[in-house]
Amino acid sequence: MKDPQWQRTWTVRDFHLGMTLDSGQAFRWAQRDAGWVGVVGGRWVCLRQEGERIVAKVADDPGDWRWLAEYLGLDVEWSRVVEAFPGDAAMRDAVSACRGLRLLRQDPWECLASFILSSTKQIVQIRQSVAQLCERHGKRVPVPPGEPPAWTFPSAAALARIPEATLRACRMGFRARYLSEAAQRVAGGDLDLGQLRHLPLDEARAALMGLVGVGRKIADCVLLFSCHQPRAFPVDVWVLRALRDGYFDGRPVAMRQVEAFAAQHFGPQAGYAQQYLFHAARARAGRVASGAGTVAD
DNA sequence: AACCAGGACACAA
DNA sequence: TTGTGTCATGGT
Repeated sequence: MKDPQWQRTWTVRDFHLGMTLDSGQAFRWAQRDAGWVGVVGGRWVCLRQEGERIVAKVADDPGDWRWLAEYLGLDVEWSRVVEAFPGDAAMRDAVSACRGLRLLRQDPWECLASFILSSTKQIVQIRQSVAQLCERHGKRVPVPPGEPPAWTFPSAAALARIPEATLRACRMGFRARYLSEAAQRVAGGDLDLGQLRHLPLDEARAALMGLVGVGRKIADCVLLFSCHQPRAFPVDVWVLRALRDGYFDGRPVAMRQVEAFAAQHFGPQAGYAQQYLFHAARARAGRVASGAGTVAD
């Protein structure tokens, strides 16, 4: 039934697959009995965790699997990341609540487009909008027999050709213009997303913020989740609350003030720290489907 | 049924 | 520089 050639197992430590895939950094993973199903690098993938092992199945020749190891960040040592965190109480609480939470290394265009769609939307709704965009404008990818169909995330070139009104129909409202213009600038070579990882953080951030509809928060999401910028620190309402409660004694704080504090307090792994604070805050509020999978440690 | 969401922007003071 | 209204939509 299963071709072992198209299956691969890695041994991991401190890796919580379910929490990672469902933590609001990527929007295409669906949990099924067999595991988490998504599309990475144009391939259908099913991931599941069994203790200290992650098992991946694909529907087509996977080549050397490096594309998936890179996506999952399997080369990252969690203990090294956590060592770099400040030792304050809020940070310790977040780490113990989110053991095994990782950052993915996503495709920059998919990440940018997804977060353009994210503004003032709940994570559930972002997933729906992205799913519809892929279903209507992506390309079908091979899936194993009996599996529901799957699509690639539509390329910038593909989206640049689609009328704004057509995009708008994918539940994206006023964000359709932002997505359309970003697609045109990326497809036209005006903005080279692949180069952002080689620029200093502030320059890469400024380049992204040159896009209409991309401010500081969305820019930092893209930089952190897809451009290897570990100090990027996106501040949404959840992180704002977490910082206010954990570091400002619950007093209201301005966004500028929070950003300045974060830049000097959280160190070289600030982006990872941010993801822990974000997820812990959402978990406390009951916004996270807990119990998905187990932690390997 | 209000309320809110991994915001950004134009505009006012 | 900081504050407020607007955009659009559907889940909870």
